[in-house]
Amino acid sequence: MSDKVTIYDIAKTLNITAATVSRALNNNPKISEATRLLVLETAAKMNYKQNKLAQSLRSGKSHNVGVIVPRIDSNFFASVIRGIEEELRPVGYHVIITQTNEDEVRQSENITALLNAQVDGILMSISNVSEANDHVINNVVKQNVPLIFFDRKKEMPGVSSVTINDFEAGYLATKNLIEQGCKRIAHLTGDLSLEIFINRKKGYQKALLDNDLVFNEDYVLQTKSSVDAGRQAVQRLLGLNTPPDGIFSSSDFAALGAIQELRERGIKIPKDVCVFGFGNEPFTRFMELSISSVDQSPLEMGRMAAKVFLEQINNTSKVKIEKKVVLNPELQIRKSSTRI
Amino acid sequence: MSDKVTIYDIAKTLNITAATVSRALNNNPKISEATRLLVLETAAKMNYKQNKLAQSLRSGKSHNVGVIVPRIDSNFFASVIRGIEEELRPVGYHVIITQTNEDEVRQSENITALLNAQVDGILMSISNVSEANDHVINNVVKQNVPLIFFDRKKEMPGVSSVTINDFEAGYLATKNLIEQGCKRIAHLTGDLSLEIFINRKKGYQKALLDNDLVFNEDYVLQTKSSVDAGRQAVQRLLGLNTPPDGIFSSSDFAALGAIQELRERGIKIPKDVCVFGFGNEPFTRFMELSISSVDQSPLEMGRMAAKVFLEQINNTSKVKIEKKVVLNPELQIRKSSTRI
DNA sequence: TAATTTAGTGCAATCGATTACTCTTATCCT
DNA sequence: AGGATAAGAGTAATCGATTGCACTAAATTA
Repeated sequence: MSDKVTIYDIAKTLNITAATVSRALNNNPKISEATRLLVLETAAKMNYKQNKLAQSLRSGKSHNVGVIVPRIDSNFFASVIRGIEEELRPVGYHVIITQTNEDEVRQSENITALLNAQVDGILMSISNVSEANDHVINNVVKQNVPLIFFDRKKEMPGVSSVTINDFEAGYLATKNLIEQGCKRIAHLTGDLSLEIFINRKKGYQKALLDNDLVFNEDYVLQTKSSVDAGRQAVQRLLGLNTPPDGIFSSSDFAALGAIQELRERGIKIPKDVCVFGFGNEPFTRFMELSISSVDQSPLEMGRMAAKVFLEQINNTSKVKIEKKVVLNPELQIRKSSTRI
Repeated sequence: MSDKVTIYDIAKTLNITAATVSRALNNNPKISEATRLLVLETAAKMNYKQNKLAQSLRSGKSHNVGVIVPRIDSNFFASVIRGIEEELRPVGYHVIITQTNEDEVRQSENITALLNAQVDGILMSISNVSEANDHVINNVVKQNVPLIFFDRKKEMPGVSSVTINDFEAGYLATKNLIEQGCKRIAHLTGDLSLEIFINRKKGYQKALLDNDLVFNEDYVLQTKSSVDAGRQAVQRLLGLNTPPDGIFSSSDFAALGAIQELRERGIKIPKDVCVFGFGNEPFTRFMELSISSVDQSPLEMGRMAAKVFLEQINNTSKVKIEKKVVLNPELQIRKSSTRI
């Protein structure tokens, strides 16, 4: 009695065919009301559960989407996923999550595995841009599986994306530091093969330019998104002849490390050095010396990505939709960059 | 050329049958080496992708597991999920995540949807214990779908679980406060229909008892896991005739709120009041006044839950495994509870 | 009343992969 | 050389749900 009940079992019980049962369960108008009710009742009585796998095989739709992120245990990605799940669950989609750990091999494997699993779409934040990956990603497009990038994207024909305006974010954060009187602003950047970091840096540079500040290559350090990396970056910056008086970090964790290192050396924040982070991690708000940061509205980003996916799915025309949604970053200006 | 290639297509190309192709792809020894290689080569050339749905339908194994959590955008749950994914990906399982938002209706819906999707197992942290839910959860067991609780469990026959020793955690945290000289220790608890909160509270009580401190009902406040709730709790505690000199909170967020409220009122931490949190959220470590907290090793918990699931799956004997894994909590003693 | 429509079901193929069973050949042994 | 065995491949059923087409009987129309 525990073993799976199928429409055939119901059919046998009622002495009708599975076709009729299927139609009844799907409210097909060709079925008499009496039969329909009888089937529904019997199905409930027998504890019938629809086998989605069979349905998926037949329809070619798995009602699953794959999500690929570098890692899920980061506030940003977890929030994006939350947004995706909340948007897709009500319309009957399940969310499969996979992590790459920034490893391009795992990224390829994940994509392939998701395609094999017949997901109806892939939402991903790219980890790595390499030839091998390009090939696999192109496979997705070739197989007509909707692909949506969020946050970390890659310019590709036929692929939609949801990002924030990283250029603007970099520009505004830097401008904020300038307005606080910073003249020598350093920038902790990330993996420059990724558009987000390129754009944040460009915004930073443009803000300097617009305010007649010189751009100094020595002030730009490639830094991992970790507290330690932030500390090390500051160590290097303090070794320069003219150390910076402002830091725009493209990672909150690096910003935190920077702050810790600066304070340990007796440098006052924001008096001597102002710091601006990126990502609006929860701790930036919680610190006694709260850290200014750029909010990327991850929840909204996830929701948007899901919506774009649904649009693609429901797009009946032959013309492929290629939508580029750009969300506005929001500055959270806090103590670490507020001198007045 | 973009459309799905099946084994029938390969078969037609090579003028053999699909059965042979299938055997060749599965390294069935009954196939000649020559044919095998030919098939493999052709499959690669035609960009063949195995349709897991079809395979799943036939085998009755979806190679998907469902994970149900209250919400994914919490460091704890995200880390658990990370652990689950890392353990299951290498063995070919996909992880479907769903959230309940602590809503019992959504919880039931999610369970049902996952069962319909034919998941091979469900790993969940229970949100709510009610009659309706009991019924649905029992369904899982009845259908012989391995069910593993993590963190928030419910005692049920035939169901495995991975938790930390919450009693011990509550005991040790409270003991730490006592050792720091606290005599009047308050406890911010959670939803007392959940075992975790009951056990933490019991540990707290036992520690008081063992150290000849009186248990005062007024010192126990049911508090949501949020900064605001923590603040409110402190407001109420300070209204008592003899306010506490120590707080053991079963939530880091509430602990943070408590600290903020106390400090705003000029109460010194840890001098006047010591505070101990629960969960080891990242910010507890990052604060200048770092917050003592109980670490639940979420990554390990996720890994363990996944391992227990795999054991169940691979258990060929008819005897059901019912495994209760209890991890040891680890105190992270920090400034908020260190007077010396 | 005869012809035609319609409501309600059944039949059987399909989605793609797997596998127990059957059937050819080729090889082996005495 | 004749029969036994094995190697390699084909046939067809199966997993569960869906759906175009066919069919029957009742209802409608002329």
